[in-house]
Amino acid sequence: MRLEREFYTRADTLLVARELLGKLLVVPAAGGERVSGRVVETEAYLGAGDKASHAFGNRRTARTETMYAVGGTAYVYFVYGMHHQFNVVTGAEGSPHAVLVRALEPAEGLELMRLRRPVKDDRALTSGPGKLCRALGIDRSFDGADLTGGRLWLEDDGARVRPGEVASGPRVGVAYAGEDALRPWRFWNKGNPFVSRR
DNA sequence: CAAGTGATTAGC
DNA sequence: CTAATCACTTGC
Repeated sequence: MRLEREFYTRADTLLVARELLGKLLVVPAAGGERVSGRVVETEAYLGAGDKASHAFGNRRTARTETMYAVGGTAYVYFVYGMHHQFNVVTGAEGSPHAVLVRALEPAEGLELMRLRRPVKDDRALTSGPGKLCRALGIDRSFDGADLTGGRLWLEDDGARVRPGEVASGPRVGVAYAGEDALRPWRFWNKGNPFVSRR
């Protein structure tokens, strides 16, 4: 079942980041074929008060504008000249919180993923934020897309992640964020081989 | 370990 | 306008 607006608009972004683990991210291919992966790693970005967030201090620019949209909107941006990053906007409209999806366990459409990302080992297919965007075909044309609409979405297929299987720790690549760099706002499935390596 | 790549941003 | 930076990946 597709996640609905109410899942995303809750005020507790850390809770949404944890509950996103185990959900299926689905991006249908041009032919309609389902290409999907199960979320195994996320990071929460807590808006205006979070030094690591693009929206720190309520910064509003052309890029960050999407973060101010209502929960359940896709925030996709481009970094390092070659990689896209897929985020889920959370909370109410005007509150720039978001959750970065850092890694997936491939579920459907593996052949297409291997075509888009020729790697020796399937573990390298979606085990990183840039990798999974490439494998699922997510680019900036998805920025601002409605996750309760039709181009891409997250769904609950009944799989459950027990609290004991969830680990948390500092976020990756945010050393510039001072004391916020140490906050344990990264969540992952303990022992899952598709979690990005560090 | 460092290069690569180009959008984005802050600072003139 | 210019220069620095960047929520990364890959290959040496």
